[in-house]
Amino acid sequence: MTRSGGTLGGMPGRKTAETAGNRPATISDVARLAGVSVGTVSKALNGRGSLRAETRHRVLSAAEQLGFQPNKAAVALNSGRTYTVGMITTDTIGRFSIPLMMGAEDALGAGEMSVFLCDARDDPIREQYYLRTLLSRRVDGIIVTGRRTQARPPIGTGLPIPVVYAFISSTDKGDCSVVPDEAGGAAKAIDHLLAVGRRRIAHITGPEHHHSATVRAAAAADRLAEAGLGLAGPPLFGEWSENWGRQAAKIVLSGDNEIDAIFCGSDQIARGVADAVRASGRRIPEDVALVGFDNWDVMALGSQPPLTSVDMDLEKLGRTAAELLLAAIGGRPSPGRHTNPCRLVIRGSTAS
Amino acid sequence: MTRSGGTLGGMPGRKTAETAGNRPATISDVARLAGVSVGTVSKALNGRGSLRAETRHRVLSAAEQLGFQPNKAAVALNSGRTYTVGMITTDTIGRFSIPLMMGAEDALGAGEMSVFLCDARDDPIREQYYLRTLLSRRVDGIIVTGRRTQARPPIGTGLPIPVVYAFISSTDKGDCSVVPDEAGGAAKAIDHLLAVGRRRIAHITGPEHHHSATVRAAAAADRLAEAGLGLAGPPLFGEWSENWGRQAAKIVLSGDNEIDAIFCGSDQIARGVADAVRASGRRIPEDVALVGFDNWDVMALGSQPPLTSVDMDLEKLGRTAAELLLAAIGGRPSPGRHTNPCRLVIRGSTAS
DNA sequence: TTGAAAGCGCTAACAG
DNA sequence: CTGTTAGCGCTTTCAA
Repeated sequence: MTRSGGTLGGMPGRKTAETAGNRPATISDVARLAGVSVGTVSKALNGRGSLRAETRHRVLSAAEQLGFQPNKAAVALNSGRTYTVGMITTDTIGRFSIPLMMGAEDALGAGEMSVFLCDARDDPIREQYYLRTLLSRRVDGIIVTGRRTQARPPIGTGLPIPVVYAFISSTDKGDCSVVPDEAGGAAKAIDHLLAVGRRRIAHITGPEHHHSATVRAAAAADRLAEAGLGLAGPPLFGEWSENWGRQAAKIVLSGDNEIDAIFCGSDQIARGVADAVRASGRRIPEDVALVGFDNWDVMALGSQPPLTSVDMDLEKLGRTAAELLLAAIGGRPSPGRHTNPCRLVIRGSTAS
Repeated sequence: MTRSGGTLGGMPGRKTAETAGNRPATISDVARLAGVSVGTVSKALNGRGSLRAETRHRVLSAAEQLGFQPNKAAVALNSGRTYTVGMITTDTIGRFSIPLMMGAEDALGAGEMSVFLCDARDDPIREQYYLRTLLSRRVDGIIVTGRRTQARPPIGTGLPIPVVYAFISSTDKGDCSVVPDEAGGAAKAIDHLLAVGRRRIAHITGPEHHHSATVRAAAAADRLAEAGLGLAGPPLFGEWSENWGRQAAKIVLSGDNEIDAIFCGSDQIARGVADAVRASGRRIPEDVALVGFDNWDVMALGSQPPLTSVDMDLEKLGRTAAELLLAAIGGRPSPGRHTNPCRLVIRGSTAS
């Protein structure tokens, strides 16, 4: 017992050497135990300066013995760096945010960065509240994500730290955004359907006011036009639901022109379409080939047959965003819009 | 220009008064501008001590003008409190962790707490790495979540800060855990099926080695026994997939005893079951009533008809965990296992 | 009512 | 090679 225990409450329990359940060891505890000064401890622990091997070793084992963990708040205070970033999901954490966050968290964790999670729930007030909090905590940078790809106003202007937008993008062209190449993904879907011999391709998708729906629909039509063809009928805009997929499929199938493929704006829609197609007595993919979008495993694999789908590679996108943020924090910003390619994952709904 | 700008790089852009894009304002900047001492600023900003109204006002407007945000690292350093908690998802962030995290984040945000996100991905090494990081950052407490309800070894012993387990629980009875009452949920499902007149009830669920599967199966059997009945055949253990649901349903339907209801261990399984039941020419719920578990919107609502399902109220569970953690941080710990009731959500698969 | 000064835990100069 | 000292930004006595 070299230290007086203080009066912080005496919970017994298992302890790591001197570090009882109460106060975490500080650098001067280590110094005292090793019989050196705090400066020496700092050098030993950070490998700075030049010390006798014996001293260094003595310090290290003292630190070990006390279970010493440097207080990051103190480090932050005089380095000006917190090794912390904020991640704001502007709309609720959901199916799209998760892989993004996981990718980002992964890349940042490797860079010794900790991540503050902020769920703004589509509320601009909450968003600004979180922004202030993060600035107050002096995070080194911020990642902004959302569930829609549509550009949004910047979360702040003239901020003292870099910001990277992931999946969503900023309306300010100078801001750094990482977005999926949805148009390219739609083109890949069409190319694939053409490659497996389909010519009468319909498109069923989400609401017309939804950015992704219009982008994907336009890209599909363009790609077909480049091939000297056109969509079999105008795109059917509706909801992002299985139910709409079922309804829309009925409409498409009852049309006079016999279609041989349907490209859907989402896997949920595609799944509804699949059910309706099968109910109509047609076979997938023999009579009607089907391509979805999102490659949402539970939908794509639960479907019968499993769905060919466009994967936006959200985890990679999150990782990229994190890397760009780290670079920007390091003084190497990459302003502007960065596009990530989509992958086409081929499964039973198009493979004959 | 009362301050020399420093040499931190002269990005122009919009600024908040003096606070150019570079160094955030400190308390002494405010003091200088207001013509008072830093101590006075501190008091004015925190409403401590007694100041002349005029002085207080002058300080406040100076702070406002500079866009001053107190540096939390400095506050943490001499208060010993960081107003920060860590949230460790032991297995990958997924369908179960999200509502938990959202609930917790919500409750904590209201308490002015920021949340560190740590995804340990089922890797004990990563888990310990994150634990050390969090301790080094001097978080005030930790929430541990996971995708399984089974008890797990404590994440650490003799930790200097409180830990609350959410959804999963700790094998140490003294640790604070918040778990859903899965058995109670299963009982509610059975009660409901009995109430709508079903007597020959089968059970299809996930792997036998999965804690939730066995708990729910046992509770269902118990409840039926209490009603003087039994399950129509032994529980069918398999996978948590639609595919297994389809297979198992075929087995159940081909049996000699005509069943009139199936209680499923998950909505995914229930959905597969629904497809197979309909394919067999039977009607839901007229011939066979169906209850799922999890109330996973996309599965329960995508099913035809929509599924009656047991909801574990994960968001509430996360919120409760956060509240218990806040209490523990405040010196009012609630050791032991806390159980949260499940709700039964009735939909078309049982409502005739 | 206000100011001066000490100190939270750590790092980085500068002496010795 | 090691110790001393001055801060980082803020709060909190204690004097004035």
